[in-house]
Amino acid sequence: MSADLETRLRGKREETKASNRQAIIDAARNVFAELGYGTTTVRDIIRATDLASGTFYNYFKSKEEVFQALQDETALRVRPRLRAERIRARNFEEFVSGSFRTFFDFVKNDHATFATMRRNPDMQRFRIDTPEVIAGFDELRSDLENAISSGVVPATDAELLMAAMVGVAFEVANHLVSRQDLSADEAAKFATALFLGGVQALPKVIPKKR
Amino acid sequence: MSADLETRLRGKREETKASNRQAIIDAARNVFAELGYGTTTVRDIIRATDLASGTFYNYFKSKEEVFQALQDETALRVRPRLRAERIRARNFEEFVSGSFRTFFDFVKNDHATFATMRRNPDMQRFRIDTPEVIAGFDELRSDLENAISSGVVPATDAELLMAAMVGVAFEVANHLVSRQDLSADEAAKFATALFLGGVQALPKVIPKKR
DNA sequence: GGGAAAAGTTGACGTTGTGTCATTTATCGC
DNA sequence: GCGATAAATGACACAACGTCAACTTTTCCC
Repeated sequence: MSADLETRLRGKREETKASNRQAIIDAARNVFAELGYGTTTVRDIIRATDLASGTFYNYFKSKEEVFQALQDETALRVRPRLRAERIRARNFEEFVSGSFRTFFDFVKNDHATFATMRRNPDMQRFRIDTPEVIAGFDELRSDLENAISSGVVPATDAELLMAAMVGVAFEVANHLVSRQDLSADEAAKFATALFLGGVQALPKVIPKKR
Repeated sequence: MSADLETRLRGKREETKASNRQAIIDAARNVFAELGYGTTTVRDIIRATDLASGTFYNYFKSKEEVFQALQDETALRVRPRLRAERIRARNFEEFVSGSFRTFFDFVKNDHATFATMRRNPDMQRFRIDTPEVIAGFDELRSDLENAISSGVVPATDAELLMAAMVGVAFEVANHLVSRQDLSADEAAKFATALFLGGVQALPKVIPKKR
C-alpha cells in the first residue's frame, strides 16, 4: 500500500512527523469550529488527537500558530486559482472580474472554512495575514505592475491599487458570508464595475427593504 | 475646583467609578503599547493603576473588553468628523473625497493610536469592530441610501457600496501607516478617483523603484 | 541482525495568570 | 450620626501553560 511506499521513500520518521502535524491541524480545525477559537486551549486540541500534550510543542509554539497553519492551508488553495485567472486574462476587465469572481466563489462555496468563522463571535470579521497570504498580495501587486508596464492599466500606484482590490474583496466577502441573498456573481459584478468605471458604472438595483 | 462640582452633582460614587474606569483604560493603552497586546496580562494592566486586582473585574470582563473600550474611544473621535463631512457634501464627489480625506488624515495624524499598532507584530493589520464602529458603518450605509434616493448616486446595493468604501479605507490606511512616502492627501485622491471613475480615472504616477 | 546513537514521545510538574468571594472600607439616604 | 448599600481588596482555588527527564522508536553502521 501507498503508506509503505512513502515510508520506504521518506523514512518512517519523516512519515509520522508529517502525519502528526496534519493530525494536529485537523483536530484544531474541528475543535475551533466546535468551541470557537477564543475558548479552545492547546489541551483541547491535543486531546482530539492520540498524542500527548508535550508533543504539541514539537510542532507548534501555540494555538495561534496552528491557526496560522490552517489559514495558510486555505490560502494555498485559493492563491493558484487567482494566479491562473489573472494569467488567463487578456485585458484588464478580465483581470479584475476573474479575480473577484474566483475569490467570491471560493468564499461562498468553501463551507468548511467559513462555517468556523460564523460560529466565532469573537472574530466576526475575517481577515487573514499569513506568509502565504502576504505572498498572494505581492503576486497581485507584481501582476498589476506588469499590467501597468504593458499599458493595460494607466500608470498609477500599483500598491494602492492592490490594496484597494484586497480591501474590497475581503470586505465584500464578509457580507457574502452573512447575507444569503447575495450571490458570488452579484458581488463580482459589483466589484468589477466599481473598478472599471466607478460609481456611475455600478449595476442598477431595485432598492430593497432591509 | 471642578472635581468638587462634579462630585456635588453626580455623587462621589459615580465620580470614582468613572475615574477608575478611565484609569484602567489609560493604563491599558500604555501597557499595550509597551508590552504588546498579546503578552500583556490583566495583572499588568491593574498593576499600572493604584487599584487591586479584583477591582479590574468590576469594570471589565477581560483584557479583550478593555481593548474594545480603547477602540471605541478612537472610533468616537472619528465618527462625528466623518458624519459632518458627509453632511457638508453638496455632491457625491465631495461625499467621497471628504470621507476618505478625513479618515486618512486621522490615521496619519493620530500617532498615539497607531503607534501601538505598529509595535504589535501580532496584529499588524488594523481592523476594528466594536459597537461604535458598527454604528459608524450603519450611518455610512444610511447616508448612501439617502444619496441614492435623492439621485446623487445611481441606484445600487448601498450595503455593497458601503462595504467597498470601508474596505478601501481600512486597507489603504494600513499602507498609510507603514509607508512614510505616502501622504493622506495622495491616498484620498487615489481612493476618490477610484470610486468616481474607476481605474481609468486614477491619478497618474511615475512608477517608483521599490 | 544487532547494538549504539539520534530523534521523537510522554505525562508529571512547577509556574503563571485567571476569576471569585468573603471581608473590609467608603458612601449614601435619612 | 447610623444603618444600609455599594464598591474595593487581595488571598485562594483552579485552569492552562510550557518544560524536561525518562522512556520508546527509528536510523545508522558494522
